[in-house]
Amino acid sequence: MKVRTRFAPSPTGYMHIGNLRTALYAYLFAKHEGGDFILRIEDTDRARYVADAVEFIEKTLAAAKIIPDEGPHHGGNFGPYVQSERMDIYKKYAEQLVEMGHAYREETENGVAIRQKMPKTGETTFFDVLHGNITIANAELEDQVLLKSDGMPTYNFANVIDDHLMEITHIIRGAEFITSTPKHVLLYEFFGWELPTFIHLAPVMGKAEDGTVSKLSKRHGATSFNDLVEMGYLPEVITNYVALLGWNPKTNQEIFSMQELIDAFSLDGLSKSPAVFDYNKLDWMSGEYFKAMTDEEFAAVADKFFGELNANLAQKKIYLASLLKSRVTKLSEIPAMIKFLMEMPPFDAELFVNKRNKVTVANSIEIISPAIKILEGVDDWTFENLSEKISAYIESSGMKTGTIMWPLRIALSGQKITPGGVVEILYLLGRETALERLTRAVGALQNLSD
RNA sequence: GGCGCUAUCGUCAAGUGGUUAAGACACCGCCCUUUCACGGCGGGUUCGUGGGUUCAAAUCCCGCUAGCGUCACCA
Repeated sequence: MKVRTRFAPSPTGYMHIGNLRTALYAYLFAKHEGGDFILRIEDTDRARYVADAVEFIEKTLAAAKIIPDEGPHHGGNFGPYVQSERMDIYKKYAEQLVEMGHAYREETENGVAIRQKMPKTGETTFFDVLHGNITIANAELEDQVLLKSDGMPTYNFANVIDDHLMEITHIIRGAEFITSTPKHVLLYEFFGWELPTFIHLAPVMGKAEDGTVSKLSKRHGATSFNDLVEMGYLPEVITNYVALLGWNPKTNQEIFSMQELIDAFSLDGLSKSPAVFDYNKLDWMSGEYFKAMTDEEFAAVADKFFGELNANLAQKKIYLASLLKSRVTKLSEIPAMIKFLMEMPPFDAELFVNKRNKVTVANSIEIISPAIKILEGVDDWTFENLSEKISAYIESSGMKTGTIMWPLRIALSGQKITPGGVVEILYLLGRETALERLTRAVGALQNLSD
């Protein structure tokens, strides 16, 4: 039988990382098995409906490269794929249950609801791939509502009807559904339907500043796929990282393309215990992706984080990208990293003083001044020429490289840390700006010592 | 509270009766170095707890504890 899995979100306009992971695993499993992945919208709660949420979900899945074979806008022979468009189907089955004596009508002030009649004794057992057999006493089960008084089905009813009708073979969903699964199983039994295979995933947790761990939520920072994209993590990094949060390939490989994930995915690599979302590891992985990119590729994804570049920098984008790509863990760090190129930070004499490199305010002047003379002689402002002149200067000065470079970097950038060394910054700034900054620094230092 | 699920370094985790208990991130130290980064080397009382079973337990069983989930006309 062909494997068919589904992702069945409610249209809330928000794609939580945990939901994304559930969708990913359902997709990976289906694709690994050569099966189908179905997107179904569970919009039976009219109070929670969010406009355009379906499009939002579809866009998010597309960005994550999780591509449904069937869905509201993906075609398929088992539609409609939106539950609010299937009301007559649920009504039919609910009434069938009433006739069979497994459900009953209930009059309320808002109308008529239909409730499932639970056995009072005995227990219900179902098999879960991760957890094995799970048994719950029927006495724990309430007579749950199947059809609400507004005619809409509840989740517990609709998902059973749809999973059966859509021929879903493997139900991959969050562990929060474990205790309601016996109700579903009873429904399958009432109808005489074959049971699908259940796989209940452990939740994704977040760690708060006080060290406590709880289900990933807003207080842990970004919690949705889209938040992370906005922070400058590549969609493929997010899926790669999330795939490994609760699943392991049994090898030491950590960087996976979507195709590699599909090839490697297996249910027995899934963890039963909750996993804590770790930004450190995400950052590391993100950096690995950037380092693996060409300068051009990095420049393309980084482009919108460059902001308004002046004419000089705009033509050096690729070069700038080459310096940045090995130092960035998420693209949103870029503006702060390159700001000094556009605008010199306020003068701070303290920065010139560096014990390790034996640099003081006084010798800074003596180091920078000759450099200005030398650089003024460079007409063809290329990286090679600049590198050659600076090297020659260091050699003739008899001083250590660090001693020369330190004050130059501070004078050029106003900061201790820069993307790239002095020569790189010299080149990026361009002749005019570089000389102007050096000259101005010497002036400021002299004022200080006078 | 009842019921259910879970429990290996700070985090992700391998491990399925006999291992020096992998690997990765993070952290710390050292080296390299033109800062940062990169790279290299090294480091850390890790199997929640108490009982069993066994020649032998991180691995199997039971209790306890803790965390999480669930008890809706939400999904």
